Order: sequence, then structure tokens, then C-alpha cells
Amino acid sequence: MNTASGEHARLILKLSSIAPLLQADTDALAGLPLRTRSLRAGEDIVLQGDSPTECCFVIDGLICRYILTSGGGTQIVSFHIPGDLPDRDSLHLPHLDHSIAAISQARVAFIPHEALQDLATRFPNIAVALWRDAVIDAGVFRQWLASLGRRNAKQRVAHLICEVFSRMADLGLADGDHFRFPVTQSQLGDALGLSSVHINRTLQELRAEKLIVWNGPVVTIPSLEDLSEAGEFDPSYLRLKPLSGQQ
Amino acid sequence: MNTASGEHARLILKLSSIAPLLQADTDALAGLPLRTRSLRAGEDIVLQGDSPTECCFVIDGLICRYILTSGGGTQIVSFHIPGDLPDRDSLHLPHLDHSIAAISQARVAFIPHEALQDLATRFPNIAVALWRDAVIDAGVFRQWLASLGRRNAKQRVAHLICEVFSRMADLGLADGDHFRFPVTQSQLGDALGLSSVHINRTLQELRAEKLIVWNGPVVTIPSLEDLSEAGEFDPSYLRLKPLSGQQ
DNA sequence: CGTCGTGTTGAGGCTATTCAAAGTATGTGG
DNA sequence: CCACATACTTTGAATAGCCTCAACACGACG
Repeated sequence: MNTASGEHARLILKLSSIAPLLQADTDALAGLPLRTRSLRAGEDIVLQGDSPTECCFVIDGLICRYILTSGGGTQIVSFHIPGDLPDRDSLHLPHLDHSIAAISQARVAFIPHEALQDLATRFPNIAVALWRDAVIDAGVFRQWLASLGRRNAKQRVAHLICEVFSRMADLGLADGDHFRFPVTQSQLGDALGLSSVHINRTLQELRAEKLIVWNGPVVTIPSLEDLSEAGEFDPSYLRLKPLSGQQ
Repeated sequence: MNTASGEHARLILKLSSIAPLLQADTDALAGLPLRTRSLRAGEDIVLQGDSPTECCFVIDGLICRYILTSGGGTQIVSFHIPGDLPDRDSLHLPHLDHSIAAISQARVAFIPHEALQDLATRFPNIAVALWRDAVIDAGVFRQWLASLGRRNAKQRVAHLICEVFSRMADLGLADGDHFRFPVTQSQLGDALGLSSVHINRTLQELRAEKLIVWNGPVVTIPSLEDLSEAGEFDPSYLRLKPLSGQQ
């Protein structure tokens, strides 16, 4: 009925990589109304406390979710790359407990809650894909908790770089040993619970040890093995098990 | 068909508080095979790396999930009270990225993955309840991240106490202004990314300011308002919005 | 009675912070 | 093409928060 545009194709690709979808499922997804929007770097998409009526789907660029503390601090709780649905949970939340913003220049598409909710109700496979997507998210949160709670600055940076690289490589968004990660050192600090000054010194150490090369927005990882060891990174938490008893 | 035992009733109560269930849904839940087990304090239930074939449901006592770092550190990533399904996500994970253990003496029930998966497939309302349960979990993770990343020791302790108290009060497990929270100071440190020594001093401060009273396993909160302010705690992230377009 | 787990206290040290300033792009308007 | 503004990185110095190590107190328990 509806020819899938590039955006629809990307969404279908993403969800079908999480849970197996049938023709009927992908057809339904292809018919979703999408409203695309371009964003400047730093622009907010949804604010803490909002009750959005749409879900945001990342087409291009880097997006983050963050929480403001009353002392004026910022805690970035996740980074989102093309294919992600940063506020998938807003389907169920009365008020967002966090804001969503574009880190770099970005392009996103908005999907009305109603439409997505409707699909999730009528197409169980789609609901399962969204649910399972949330499960991966939770695994990432747990690893971040382990970083902020029990890893030192060098390990935190190394772990984060490994995580983002792995997720990008998975979707074909990395180019060999390097990838675009256009964050400032201050944003890195806000993600890892450190000051920008300390991030700067930690990056210098990592560079001196040839564990990373950071050129503008491009990060190069000479040896993923070495960096993984430095950040005690084990990628298994990023992958789901194949569905049993379904398909 | 099957008369719901106390355990089944508790599970049904919990899930129906998250998403509306119909008679058919609750009947199906009442028929779930449950294997109960008693645990000593400190006993592990599932280990990091395991591939459990059952989900664990908390009937009584305090349970936690934790991650071990290679340096020997422990990061507790969540506490679980009666009614919780600590390893609900194991339905989708090939290998657990964390361990689960009993903090206090506890009683849990195990539900085979197969049976729960089957119910989720056949009864969409049950799948939605489980999914939404995962969404709350994620909100709690985000708040923990904000604590570990951007709040000081006193705020972290205050926030955690408020969170656990609120969750318990919600389920009728708190008694007025006090509740059972049988954690050691060392475990508190492992949850909040602090040393037990520093937890000890922080608790002394909070006691001196009459923000908490800690008597053995029982915590009393003289003024929830004051403690919430000290921990910049806002309970709204613990609650879901009512489902629209479904019932 | 000794042992173990837990809470408490002190001293010293390290990690990371804050404040401050200077250096380096990059862009903008005249 | 220069003057200027803005954003980000880098460096230094002083300080604070939290950690580690160590010791001791106390109750529970075999």
C-alpha cells in the first residue's frame, strides 16, 4: 500500500534486527506516519516533565537523554545513534523524567504515540521488538551504573568508547577502526560523572598509551582488544538471545 | 480452574497494578507453575553469565541485582521488594550481565521462562504489563545514574531511602513512617558507589540532622518532605500513566 | 570463650574538583 | 582580510570529597 521511504526502511531494519518480523508487520511499519525534523547541535527535542504525544526516531546524528539535578548538574544517561528510539519509553510514561537533545546536528522523525501504540496492539511481533529494545537499554544502564559506581576515570572513558563503537559497528555506522562521535569533553564529563578538566587529562593519558586517537569528531581505536581490556568491556550485554517458541 | 495460591495472588496484584488485566489474564496467571524456595541472607540466586530458564518472583525479603567488576568491586544496580520480578529481563537475555542475590532471608518463587513466554504471547495484556514493568525499572536506573554521577554522598543516601520507601509504601509494605530495609552499610556503599566508611559518616550526618532514624533493619523517616528535599527526590518517575486506547 | 560480621573512629593520601587563565579553532561581520 | 566573538581544549594551583588502612567496640552465635 505505502512504499517505504528511507526512514521507514531504517526503522524496519532496526526493529527486525531485534525481533523477527513478518511481512504483515513490516507492511504495517511502512505505513506509519513520519514527520521528519532537522535539528541544530545542542537543540532540545523534549524536556524533562513533558508529556510527549510522539516518539522520536533518530535518522542521522547523535542524540542524548539527560537529567538535570537541582544543583545545576547535568547527567547524560544515554547516547543514541541512527536507528534508535530515544523516547520509546514515553509511550508508557505520564511525564518524562529526562530531557532529550541533539548533541550534533541531527535529523529525526516523529511517530505519533497513537499510531505506534496501535501497531503494538495489533502486531504482537512489533510489541515484542519494542519491549526487547527496552531490555537492551536496561542492560546499557546497568553497565553505566557499574562505571559510575566502581570504575575509575580511565576505565569509564574506555568502556563508553567501546560501547558506542560496538553499537555503531553493529549497524554498519563505523568505518573500520574509527567512527564519528562528536561529543565535547564537557559532555563526556556529564555522561561519566566527571569534570571536563579531568576528562581532558584522562583523554591525554589514553592517547599517550595509544589506546585511542581523537581527531575532531572522529575517534579511532587502534586496538579494540586493548581498549576493551582497559575498560573491562564485554560486549555480550548488547545482544539479545534469539526468540524461542516464536517466529 | 486453578485456585490462586497466596503467591499467585501477589503476582496478579502486582501485574494488574501496572496494566489492567481481564479475567482471562488473571486466570492464566493463576495457572502458572510456581516453585517456591527459601533463601538465607547473602545467598546467590542467579550468577552473572548464567542463562536461567526460570524467572524469579520475590515473595518475601529483600533481593538485589549486582555486577562484579574485574578489580573486585561490587556494584549493586537494584533492590527488589516483594512483588518484583528481578530477572524479568532474563526472558530476553542470552546470558545475564549481572547476578541476583538475597540481601536478607527471603522467599522467592520460580516461574519457567517457557510458561511466562507462552502467557505473554497468548495474553497481550500480560505482555504489556511485563513491558511496562521494564519501563519503570529503566526510570529507576536513570535516577541511580543521576545519583552516582552528579549527587554527593548525602543526597545519594537520601534519594535511595526515599525511593525504596516510596516503592514499599505503594505496595502497603511500609508501616506509617518506617519500613524494613535490612542492608548493611557496606551494601549501601556498593549500591551508591561509596565506601562503607564514608557511608557510615554520611549516615551519622543524616541522623544528626534528624532526617533518618536507623534502628537495626528498620528505617524511620521523620519527615518525608525534608528527606526528599535533601535527596532531591521526586517520586513521579515511579508511576506509569494509565493505558489509553486499551483496557 | 573465641570468632565473625558489622558499626565506628582516626589518620593520611589520592582522585577528582573548582577556579582561573591561556591557547586553539572556527565562525561572523565589517 | 582583519577584528572580534564564541566554543572548546589545555594547563596550573589549591582544595574537597572520598578512599584506604588500621584499630577497636559490640553483639550474635557456635
